[in-house]
Amino acid sequence: MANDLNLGYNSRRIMASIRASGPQSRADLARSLGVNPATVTRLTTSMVDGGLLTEEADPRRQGLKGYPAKILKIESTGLYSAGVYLDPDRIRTCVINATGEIMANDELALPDRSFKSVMSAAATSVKEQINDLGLDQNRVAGCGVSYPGQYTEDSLRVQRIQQFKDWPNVSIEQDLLKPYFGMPVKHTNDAKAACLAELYHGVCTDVEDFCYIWLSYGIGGGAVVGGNPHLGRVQGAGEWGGLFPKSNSRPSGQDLFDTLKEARVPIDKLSDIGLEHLKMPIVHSWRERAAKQIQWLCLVIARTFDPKTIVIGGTLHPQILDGFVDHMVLVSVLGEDYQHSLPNIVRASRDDLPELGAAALPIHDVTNPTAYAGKANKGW
Amino acid sequence: MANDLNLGYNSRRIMASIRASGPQSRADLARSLGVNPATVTRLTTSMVDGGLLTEEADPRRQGLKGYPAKILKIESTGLYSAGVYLDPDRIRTCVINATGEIMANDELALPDRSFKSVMSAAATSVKEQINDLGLDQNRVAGCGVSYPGQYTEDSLRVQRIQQFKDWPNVSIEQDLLKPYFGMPVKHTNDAKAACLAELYHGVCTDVEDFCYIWLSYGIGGGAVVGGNPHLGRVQGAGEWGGLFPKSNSRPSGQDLFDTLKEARVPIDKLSDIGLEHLKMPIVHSWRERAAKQIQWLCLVIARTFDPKTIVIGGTLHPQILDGFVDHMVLVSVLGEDYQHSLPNIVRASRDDLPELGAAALPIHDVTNPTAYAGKANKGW
DNA sequence: TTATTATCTTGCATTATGCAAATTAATACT
DNA sequence: AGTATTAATTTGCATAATGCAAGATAATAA
Repeated sequence: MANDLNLGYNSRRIMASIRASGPQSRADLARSLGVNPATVTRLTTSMVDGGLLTEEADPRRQGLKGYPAKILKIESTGLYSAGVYLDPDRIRTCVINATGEIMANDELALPDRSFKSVMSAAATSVKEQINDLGLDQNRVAGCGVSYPGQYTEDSLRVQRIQQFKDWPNVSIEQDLLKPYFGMPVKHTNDAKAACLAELYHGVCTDVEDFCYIWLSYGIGGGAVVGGNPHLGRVQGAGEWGGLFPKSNSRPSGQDLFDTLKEARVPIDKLSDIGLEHLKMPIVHSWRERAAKQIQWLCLVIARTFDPKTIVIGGTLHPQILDGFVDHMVLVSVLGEDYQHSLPNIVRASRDDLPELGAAALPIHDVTNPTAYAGKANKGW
Repeated sequence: MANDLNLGYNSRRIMASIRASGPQSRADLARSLGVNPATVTRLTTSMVDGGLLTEEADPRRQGLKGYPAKILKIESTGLYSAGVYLDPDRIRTCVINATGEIMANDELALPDRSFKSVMSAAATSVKEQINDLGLDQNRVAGCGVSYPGQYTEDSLRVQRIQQFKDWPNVSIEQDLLKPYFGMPVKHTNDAKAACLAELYHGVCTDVEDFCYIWLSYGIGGGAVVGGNPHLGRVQGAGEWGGLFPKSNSRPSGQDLFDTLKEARVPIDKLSDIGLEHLKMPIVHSWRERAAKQIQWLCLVIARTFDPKTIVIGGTLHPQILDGFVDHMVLVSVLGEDYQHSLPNIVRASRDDLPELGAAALPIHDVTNPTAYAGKANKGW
């Protein structure tokens, strides 16, 4: 249960700095974090001994004077985490290592829709993988669970997702999940999990402030402020979908699906959409219209969060998502009064695997400085 | 220059807790901050000795068993700060104490529009007030400067404000202001200053996440995330004005002003609008339309930041601002897909005095935990 | 071979904190 | 009135994280 692993504030800052800026020498860390080199030495030797970091020669410092720096990088085997994604009609699980590589994964059919069955199945799968990999349970930070869905206001329960229909007492405030998994469990929706995956293992590892636009059947998303997921009052931050009333056409997968259905195109689910559909005029015009809506959303995001980067991802066909990004780069202006250059608008590093983001949740908890619950000194 | 005042992390947490939750006993502080009572004792005696806090009997604990708690409150004379507001055609300055009371203020005509003249005049006024009040310079946290305007992207200079036209080299990254004031200087625009004033001395002292809608000639605003102003990539966070293209009608003072002008109502500036104008049909319909636009903006804010509170303030006529809040309470729904109760939508505590918010900037710097630059320990 | 340089490490002092016991000042009970 | 109970606060002592300064190390430069 990773109980041994209790990183102090500055150790977490070291982890975050290496994750964000890449492998660094102790001297670099001391300079960038503003702490004494001696402190970095002590903390990092601890972390190297603990298996969280490894040391290697610095290739960049060839031919320079002075003691050759040894650079520190994150040791992939130092920490593991499990992730569960409750897809609308199956369960996907995985185990990742500290560098975000997927060590094992699995896909299960839903046994039935009860909380108990779903969680038991997921937990069994996860425990099996941990066992098969022969992992020390102490190295497993925990398990993250993600699902498509938003939150109700009343005691912040999950709403609008099939599996959760009969979960009337699953308040996110209580911890009903831990008993199933026997390790710390965190959960969030698919969009916010995907967002976290980009922060930890994707295109935003070095970005303090970014927003994620998640396009699946619905429209979701998330925001990272100061290196931390910003959730909001009712976990509704970054739920951009609400900006496109459902009664109108909107840039969502469901909307595209409905459009195709109306044109009598024989598809059953979003993933049925293939290259042959993308060429159809009806899809073409849908994409053009949706791209303009995404452009407008980017303007809204720029005017509210003013992030450094906006990431576009989801389970829509990759070429459609690519097209949205291309459109943004092409228009090169967000709106008539927007005087700045565009924020960095990029494609997500991966569109599937919300379980990867789920797995990042426990790692965030044990390695992120802002998640540190301890105390501080110095400064009088 | 308040160089002595270097509060540690937990001392800052104590300041923040008292500011947010009001006067508290040491035991309460220990419980809510999760630190040992002994630690609170030591830190607070230090702070009481240093004049930052005072102790008094707790009236609420009458009749209860046990050692009677002494409650700690912020000592108004413990800390001072200066604020400057560069109104489009005058300079307003003030000195506030630790509880946000205005100890002195002044209003100057602009000598001329050069950077040097404006800053010299402002600094002289501020220094004079500090002198006249007989304040110990060590108790003055610094000086904050605010102004109506946004930022350019190129090296983050100030744009779109008369006084700044000839300030081509005033990058906010450099510190060109300190020499004039002889103390730490911070600056920001009027909207974000007003936002900070609400956090420190207004209606959001106990709100971690809120957004501010500032309605003056233009539309500005700000966002506080986790008790900290969120600025964004180009200081553009919360610049809602960009969501209402200037070519269309928009809920800004300039728009109302133009509307009245077009109807040949003889006014020269925003503050000329009085009760007699509010009754006019043309103003009535403007208000109705603008209220709907504000409602939409609140939906956008709810879907992006999902804050606990949205504050509406500015230099528009108070009754117009009141009307916007009333409208929101009345409609009791933000948009068709918004399933939650409204965030708390409230009027700003004061609409004038962006110099008050400016003055809060240096106080934030020396008392806020998140602004603490020191190191941390504990936790292995 | 020696000087220079930058990184890293070690010994020692300092500081912030936690823990546990002691102190204090109130009410409750007999 | 006197004792017990209670909760806040304080004090003594141990511990943990850090900074500082001096030293060790391993490279290049002269």
